[in-house]
Amino acid sequence: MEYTIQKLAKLAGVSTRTLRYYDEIGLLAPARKNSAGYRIYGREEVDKLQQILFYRELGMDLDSIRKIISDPSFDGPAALRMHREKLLARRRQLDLLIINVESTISAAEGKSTMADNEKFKGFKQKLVDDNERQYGEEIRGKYGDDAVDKSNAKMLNMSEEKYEEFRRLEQEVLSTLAEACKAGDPAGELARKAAALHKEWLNFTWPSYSKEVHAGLAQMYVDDERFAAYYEKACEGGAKFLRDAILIYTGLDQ
Amino acid sequence: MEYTIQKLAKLAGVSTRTLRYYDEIGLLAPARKNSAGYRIYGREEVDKLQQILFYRELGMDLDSIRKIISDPSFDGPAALRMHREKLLARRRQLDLLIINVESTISAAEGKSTMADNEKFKGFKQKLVDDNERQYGEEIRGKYGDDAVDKSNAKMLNMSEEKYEEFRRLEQEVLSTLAEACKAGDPAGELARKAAALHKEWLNFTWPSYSKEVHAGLAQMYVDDERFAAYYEKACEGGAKFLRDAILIYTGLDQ
DNA sequence: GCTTGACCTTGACGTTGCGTAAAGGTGTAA
DNA sequence: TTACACCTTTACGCAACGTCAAGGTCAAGC
Repeated sequence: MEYTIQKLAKLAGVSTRTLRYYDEIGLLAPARKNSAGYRIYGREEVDKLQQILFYRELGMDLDSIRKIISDPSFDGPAALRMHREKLLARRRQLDLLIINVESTISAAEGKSTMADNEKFKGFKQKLVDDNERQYGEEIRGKYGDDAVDKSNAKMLNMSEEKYEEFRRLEQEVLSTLAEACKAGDPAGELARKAAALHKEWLNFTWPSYSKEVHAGLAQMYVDDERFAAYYEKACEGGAKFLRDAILIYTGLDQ
Repeated sequence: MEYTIQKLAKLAGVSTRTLRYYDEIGLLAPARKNSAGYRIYGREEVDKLQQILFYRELGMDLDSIRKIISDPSFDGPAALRMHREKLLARRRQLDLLIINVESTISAAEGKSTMADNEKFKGFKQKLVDDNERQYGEEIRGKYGDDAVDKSNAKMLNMSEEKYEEFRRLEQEVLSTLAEACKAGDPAGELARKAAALHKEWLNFTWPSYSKEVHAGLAQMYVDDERFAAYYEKACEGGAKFLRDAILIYTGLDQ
């Protein structure tokens, strides 16, 4: 597929001026020019423009983008994974901002007060970067969970503190499950502890605990491969082990 | 509390140049200047700067910001609620971008291919704006649900199409519930339809359906005021009605 | 009192990433 | 052939600061 400058501009949602500018600074040249000097773009340029816009979206300046994508050792897939991480970091910053604006609203309604430094949470990119350095590795590859956690935290209007507690519990469930799994007995003390922690964790999101829901959720962890994969991280057969432990814990195993 | 220019800059995460510039263009003047001409900022300026940064974060130019916050009819709380909406819109755009980058990754891994126009999903602010105009009112006040839906969609790696279907079902559950509720009989045909639709909806997020989970979820809708409020939109006592309908539907009502 | 170093001031010019004419050539459908 | 929507290059403008430069101020320690 070949595109004239306006066709590509409309496709990508940028102006023709932008494309000419990118040509001018040597960031994105057209595949060729036709007899009248019209810029003609091809498939390769479409992909390159997509890359460029990804980086631009992250706030990178065009010169840096050019250096990166023209680097012979440029690793496309790795760059994409980095994109994803950066976008997730931005998402976390946005979450902070949203929490911030909600705090400000409730402060305005007289429900609470805000310290001066709280008023700027979420604006500070530095904080976000620090966060990324701190959690970057951990977050890699578990985006789904993180997104769900975050949204859950917001759904429940959790305070940041509570959310931290929630995250901590989640990790504790995983680590206890790993130990219990190693011990091997779903009726054992460690397994009971894992199930109890999972119940506590569940109470964060579902205030109306019932054995049936708890057991149903546990079964779901086994049946659905996405959840299974999550608990598989703790140990082999983690989801099944957790289900058995919860069934025994709730007394619904007969 | 009083701040010198650098203190405030550090607090808010901006440069001193930025604060001087804001003074220069009449956007944010200090409370006073001391004998040596130093800028001194007070509590009021801190709050105003927070407002300014909110607007700036949304991409508004400084001149528009000045006009807005210096407008005598400027409604602070309303502005904050608008902030929240805009941030949520940005969040949705980010979600699109993340879906986009993930699609690109899986396309690169050869798992699927991407059409050219798909490559620019998420970049097009216009699309987002259209969406906002379309759903803006609806979204107001139900952020929690929306966030959860979005994150669920991502968790399940739903295609956009599937997600649309998911949203449509959600609305259908609500409207059918409203009708059924008006009819008044939780054992009636309409109530059965609402319960069935809810089951279908549930299957989107929880592939391993069980009567117990379904009923447990229904009970949770009643017990938890946040969910209750959501179904209350359909009709008065909507959550209770839905629970009863589901209990009858699943045969777990004895 | 004096120095040092971290603060503060007001200019003033530079930069990035385009927007926006201006002045003119091209492609094609009626 | 006459619109009319495209395309070209050139060039100036702009927002929101960054970045010197050249100097005044304040608190602490000697």
